[in-house]
Amino acid sequence: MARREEKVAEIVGHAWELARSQGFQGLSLRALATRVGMRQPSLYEYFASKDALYDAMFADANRQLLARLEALSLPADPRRALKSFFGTFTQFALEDDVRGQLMFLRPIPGFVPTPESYSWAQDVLGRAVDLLVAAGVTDPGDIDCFVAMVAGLITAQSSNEPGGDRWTRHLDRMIDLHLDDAQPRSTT
Amino acid sequence: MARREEKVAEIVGHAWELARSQGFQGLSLRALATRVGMRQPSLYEYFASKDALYDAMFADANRQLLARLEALSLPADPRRALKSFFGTFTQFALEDDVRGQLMFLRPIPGFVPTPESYSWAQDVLGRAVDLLVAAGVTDPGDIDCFVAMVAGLITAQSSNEPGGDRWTRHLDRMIDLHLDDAQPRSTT
DNA sequence: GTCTATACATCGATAGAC
DNA sequence: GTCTATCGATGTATAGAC
Repeated sequence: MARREEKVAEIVGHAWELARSQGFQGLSLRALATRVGMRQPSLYEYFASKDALYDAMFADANRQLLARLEALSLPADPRRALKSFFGTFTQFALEDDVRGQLMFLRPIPGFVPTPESYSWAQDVLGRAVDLLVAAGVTDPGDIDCFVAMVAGLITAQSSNEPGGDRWTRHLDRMIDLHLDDAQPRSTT
Repeated sequence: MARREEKVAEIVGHAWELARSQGFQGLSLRALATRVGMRQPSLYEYFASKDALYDAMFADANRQLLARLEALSLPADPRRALKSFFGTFTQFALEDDVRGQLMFLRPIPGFVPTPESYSWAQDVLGRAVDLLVAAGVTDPGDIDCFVAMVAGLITAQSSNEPGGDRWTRHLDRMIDLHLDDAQPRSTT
């Protein structure tokens, strides 16, 4: 019976709406229950704790991102593929503030994703690493720097000028910069 | 009479200790008052609200950083000066988790520094920009990318491997990469 | 300037009837 | 599975005696 899963998905959807309008701070079980149309204790029928709700949201966000990335038809050229992949990644991270925060920062004190939920995030990272290797970035240090660079642009954009492109417009140029830098060392 | 300032500084010091051991979440006025040796309502003699306490901590952290940076005797060579400056900056940001979070992230929902406190942070950024310009990085976009790169390394290090150097060890190399990239365009 | 006492709100979570 | 009722804790902030 999928009735339960549907209800869980519905609750998570309302939780996102609430978090978007009030922040994670305003995401109380009472407010959530009211929005869903039930009483606060009834939520415990679907989530054993508030952290379990957060965990479901975290997994949901990462599944969304994975679906978005899998829907891409990547160019054969590794460099263009990387730009498409991380361009989509960046757009996804920035188009929804609270979702991006939950995925990439730690906006909720004390909450740590379960390994099950975190595996979705690792899946995304794995695809990124595959593309980087295909583009000639094989050194682990170079991969770390590349990922940190993208995260740096996203974080700066999100916290200083949400909705703008002051930082993200440099993404392709920064990708080229990192690829050119890593290339000589990998092709020996 | 500086009695009052001394007491304020003492309270802020205890607040840092408490935040370090319990996180910002555990920084309650009750716990802080207990640690200081007074009752919770007495704190209102020194801070009009809890946000005022946060603001004092924010200003304190930025003043600490500014003092650390001003104590540096920077090399004459702009490139070496940049590495010294941002190396110190990075070390400062990472040597105290909660302090770095308060300065560079938004760990406290709803708290926004007052303009007076924020001016200290702008002072730090101003010095960084001066050094970048002296090193030939004059394009605002290049400056944005450079700052985002440093922040990206710090954030990755802090959130994935606090205490280590998996990301920060690439700082000098990344600085060279960005400087070499910006140079041709600035010297025409 | 520090205290006691307390107001007042909000929260997550549980017990138990239905 | 949903409800009412409530527990127990925490939080900021204020009133007023001393």
